[in-house]
Order: sequence, then C-alpha cells, then structure tokens
Amino acid sequence: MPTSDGPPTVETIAARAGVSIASVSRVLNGHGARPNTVRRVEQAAAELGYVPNGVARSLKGGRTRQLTFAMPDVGNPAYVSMVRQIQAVTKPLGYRLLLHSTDAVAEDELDVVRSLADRTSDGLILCPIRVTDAHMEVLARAARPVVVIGSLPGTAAVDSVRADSVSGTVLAVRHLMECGRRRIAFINGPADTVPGRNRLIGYETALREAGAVPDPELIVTTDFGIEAGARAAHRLLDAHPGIDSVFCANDQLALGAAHAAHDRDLRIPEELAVVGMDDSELARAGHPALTSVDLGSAERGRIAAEMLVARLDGGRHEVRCETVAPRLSVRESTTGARTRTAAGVS
Amino acid sequence: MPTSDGPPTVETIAARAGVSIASVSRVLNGHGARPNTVRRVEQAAAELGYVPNGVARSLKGGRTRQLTFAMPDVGNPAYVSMVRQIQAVTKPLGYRLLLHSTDAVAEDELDVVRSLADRTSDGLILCPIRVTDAHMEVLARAARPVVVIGSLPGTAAVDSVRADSVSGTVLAVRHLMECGRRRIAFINGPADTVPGRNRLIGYETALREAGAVPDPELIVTTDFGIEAGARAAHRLLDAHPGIDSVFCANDQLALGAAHAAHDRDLRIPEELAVVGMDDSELARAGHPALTSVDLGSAERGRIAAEMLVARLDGGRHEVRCETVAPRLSVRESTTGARTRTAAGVS
DNA sequence: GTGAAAGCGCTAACAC
DNA sequence: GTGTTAGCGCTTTCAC
Repeated sequence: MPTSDGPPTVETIAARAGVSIASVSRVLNGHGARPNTVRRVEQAAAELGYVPNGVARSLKGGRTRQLTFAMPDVGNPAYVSMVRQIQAVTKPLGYRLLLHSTDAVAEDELDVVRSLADRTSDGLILCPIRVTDAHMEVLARAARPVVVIGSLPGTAAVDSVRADSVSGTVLAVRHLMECGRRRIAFINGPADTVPGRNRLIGYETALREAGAVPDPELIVTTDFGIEAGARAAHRLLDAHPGIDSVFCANDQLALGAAHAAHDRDLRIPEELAVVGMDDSELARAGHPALTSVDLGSAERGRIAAEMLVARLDGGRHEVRCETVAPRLSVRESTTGARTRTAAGVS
Repeated sequence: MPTSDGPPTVETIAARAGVSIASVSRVLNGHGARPNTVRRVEQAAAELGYVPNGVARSLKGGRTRQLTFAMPDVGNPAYVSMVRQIQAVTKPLGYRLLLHSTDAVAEDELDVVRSLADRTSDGLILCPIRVTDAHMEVLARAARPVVVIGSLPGTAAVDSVRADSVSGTVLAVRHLMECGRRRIAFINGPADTVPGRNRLIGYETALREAGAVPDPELIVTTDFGIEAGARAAHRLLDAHPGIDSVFCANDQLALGAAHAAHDRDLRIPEELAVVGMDDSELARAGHPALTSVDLGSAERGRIAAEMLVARLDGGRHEVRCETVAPRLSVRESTTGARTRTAAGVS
C-alpha cells in the first residue's frame, strides 16, 4: 500500500475511488465497468494526475512499444530521412523510437541485434554498412523481429529492403550520355562494400550498353566527403583534361567535384557536367544545383518500418525482400538551365 | 518455473547451476560469491546465452537507463549535431537514446514532458521551439529531470543551456563591417521567437556601436528555407541595389541569397558578401563556401547531456544555466579567398 | 556465502 | 461487474 510519497499507482487510485485495483485497471484500459465505477476511477486518476508505469506494463505484457533503428551515422542525410519516415509510420501506432548510431563498427551492429534479448525493444531496423557471416549468424538467432535495410544473401530468413545502386548508377550515366557527354569520369566511394561494387557495375554496364569502353583511368575510388571529392576531381582533371562530366557516388563527393571545377574556372555544366547520388539537401544547396540520383532512402525507411510493424502484430508470414527503384532528379549541373555562367556565356 | 520454451530467466540459470535465483543475481551483478558458485552460474548463463530482461530490471530498480531527446526536427543539421554529442556523452555511460521529433508542435513538447511520468525514460533533454507559460508549468511538475536547450525565464527551476544569438549576430555584422561593408541587409527567420528577436537586437546593436543607423527597409522577415532566402534576397536587391552584403538567420537562407546573387550575376563576395548562421555542412557546401556563425549546437548538446547525467546520478545541486559563446567561421563568401570569380577578376 | 521470500506496478484469470 | 490473487523477471533484505 503506497504511502504518501512516490507517484500514484493503481493502488492509490483504487483506495481513493473505493474500488479494487482490478477495477482501476479495467476502467483505465476501457474494459467496461459500471458507469458509476468508471466515473469514480476516472475522477480519482485525474485528480492525482495518474500516469501508468510503462515499465510495469511492459513487464506484464511482454511488449515495450519501443522500436530500435540502428544506422552507421546520425549525421548522414540519407539516414536522417530514413529516421523521419520510420517515425512517420511508427509514431501514430504508439511506438517510441530508439536511435542507435553504430559509427559503421560491425561489432556495434552485432551488439544491437544481440541486445534485443534484453526485451527492451520490440523490434529492430538495422542498416548495416556491410553484411558479414557474423551478421547472418546473429540475425538468425535474433530475439525479436528484425528488418534489414541493405542487401542480404538470398538464403537469409530476414525481411529486408534494398536499394538498387546498379540501376541508379545506370540512370545517371545514361543521362550524361543523353546530354551528349562522352568522357564520363567516375568518383566512387569505398569499393569494398556492396553499394561500392554495384555502382562500379552500373557504371560499366551503362557505358557498354552504349557501345563505349570503360576506361579504368577515369575511375577514382576514395572516401566520402567534400574534400575527398575535390581532391579526386583535381587528380582526374590533371591527368585527363578531356573529361566532360563526372558521376559521383554521393552528393558530398559531387559538391567537392563542383568546387574543384570552380577552382579551375571550368563552367558547370558546359565544360564539366556533375551528377551526385542520394539527392540530399546538399544537391539543392550546390550552385549550380546538382543533378542527383535518389536511391530512395526515404522510401526504404518507410517500407522497412511497415515490414517491421507487420511482423510485430501480424503472423508468421513469409520472408519479404523488396527493392526500391532509383529516381533521377535532373537539375542545372547537367542541363545548365538557370545557372549564372550559362546565362553569362550563352 | 519456466518450461522448455521462452528465453532463459534467472530461474532457468539457477536450476541448471543448482543454486538459488538469489545467487544467480549476485554472481551476474558481481556481488561476490564462492568461486565455485561463480563458475557454475557463469557457465550456465553462457551455455544458455542468457541476457537479463531489462524491463524487469528497470521495474525493480526504478531506472531504465534510457534518456529522451526531443527536438523540433530530426532533419535539421543543428539538431543532428546535438544528437551526436548527446550520444557521445551518454552512450559510454550505458544509456540508450530515445528520439522524439516534435515537428515544432508545442502540444507535442508538453506531451513528451508529461510522459516522463510513465517512468519509461530516466531523463529528458528538451529543445523547444518556443517556451510558453504552459511549458513552465509542465516543466515544474516533471516526473524526471529535464534539461532545456533554449532560453528560460530567470525564475525557472530547470537546468538549461542557451545559445547567444545576440552576440552571434553581432559577430557576423561586425565582421561584415570590418570587411568594409556599409549597406548590410538582414534576412531574418520567424521574428516571434526568442532567437528571432535576439538576432534583430544583435543586428541593430552591431550597427549602432559602429555609429550606423539601422534601416528597417533592409530587414526582411521570412520562413527558413533555401527558396525563401532566394526570394527575400531578390526582393531586397530589387528595392535596394546598393546593398553590399547580407546577413542571414541560417545557412539555408544564406544559400538562397547566394543563389539569388548568382542569378543576378552578382559576384560573391565582391558585389555581395553573404553570412549565414549555424555553420552547418551546408555552409561548406555552398560556392563560394559561406562564412557562418556557429551558435554551438554541438556544444549545447554536450553540455545538456552532461547536466542531465549530473542531475541523474548526482545530488540535488542548484539549478544550472549556461550560455554557449558563438564563434564565427570565416570563409570565402566574405573574404573572397580561393573563389573562382575572385581569381578570374582580380 | 546462500536460500527463501518479498515486492517493484501492472494485467488477467478466476471466483463470486 | 467486481474483488482476490497470481504472476511477469528481477534485485534485495533477512535469516540461516
């Protein structure tokens, strides 16, 4: 029996309303009771400012109404838009969102999956930087439903949503060729990742399908980042002045490339067309605004959230694996419309 | 007594190790036991892959090891850098982070504070868009420690960290004057907020201290956003062609202003110097890179987290209120170093 | 050092 | 309808 101190509990309310704790629980959960009982309980609860203890509730019910989202980097706009969509799906359903930034450390990712066993979260959306055997092993034993945003081996018994960076890259390179570009350089991010490899495949595919031969000299692999992009572009332009366009593995790299072009007095897009990837706010921020491939971060986030929710209150339906189609946002860095230099020159 | 199904509990371990659940708990929490007991419990736990139920633990201990961060918009880089710093402080201490995007809806903010009563989170860092009387009232009754990032009335009994947008604006405007600018326009964000008013104060203060008279004609109030910034800049430049510089209330507005300048063939910074605020990644993304005032989002996040943690495991020390000093990041949009146009012209 | 037992606050059988 | 009671899984007295 709670004494004067401490927050009110079902017992406090029961005492005040002159009923049993069971009635309090029933009324508060809308399980029907005599009108008089309802009134008295509700009044007592209101007067005391009662709020049910969520932890106790979770212990009893086995569900916490909490979901976890683990991604490599909170700062990355692509993941931010996933967060936003996940929130949009789950918040109306009454879920809270736990955020976990793994800093792209694989062991951290594994720990997140393992810690599902502490029953603190009802489910997990995991966005791994790279999927290893250890991942597959841990995922197979996960204590709660998991949805992976990324590419899993076909054998995996885990729901997943993947981007299609091959097609995305093809879109970009094809667009550059349609703009009349022939010497198309490629600034790729880390190549030892699935997306890194896929972009390379896409780049070569698009060129070949147009009857062109990919020139390894025009491909640079580097870390993500504006500075890295600028350095890579300078290197390419030093070695191959004939380059008329560059496709970059993300918007930061593309902005860096644009900076390099400006530094060398190259007009965008007349002398160098630039295409980025992710279609983040940065693409719009650049001058001229960057044409960019949207790999559907937002949509992947939304779908992952929907899959997880379905798994949570749904039954044991089969494993799902969806692929989100890329989309090209065409802006001035390839078409030249509305840019200052274009206006000044033409 | 747990049957074969369900995850292992203290009872499962106890049975397997041939000891009581109390001993299991002691060993698992390092409370000392006979070496033999320790060995057997640890072995049993390892074999069964036991992970303690965090919810049960929380119910008993009254602490969830969860913290909540509520801010207006997950997408805003300023808040993202707060998230990052808060993580950096609290994660090593074993806290999980619950994220809450209020979309700048005051009622949502109030709900977050109220819901602390459900004991689901040990503490809250709240970043309100605007502090109302209702906020103060709810904050005063908060069931858990709260730290506010923002300006609170002096009477508030709540820890807080505030930015100094007055000084920040003064820094920016003073810098422009030191660069020889005299017709300094001001594109402000929503003026009915504390930061909005403070920026106006700072703008007028800096001009007056230099013996100049603020011209209301050179001040535009608008929503945040790149488009809004471009429109505002065009309007200003149409009406007052003599403007030689513009200070903007955030980086988005500044980027918009830069786009407008480019559209009108105005060279930055020769013909129009531009200063932004927040020093987000966008500032670096612009071309030329934007000079921007850093209001210390990251530092505010860090300090808020430290305050909350101190309040959590510390005693009842007095209410703290810290102010973070702004810092100016000078880049090409005011100095002209390294920009293409500068190089081309000089 | 160890075990039995109480209890954190809640929900849900189960009797009445 | 309503009250009594039994747990959810854990930590922590309290005896031994």
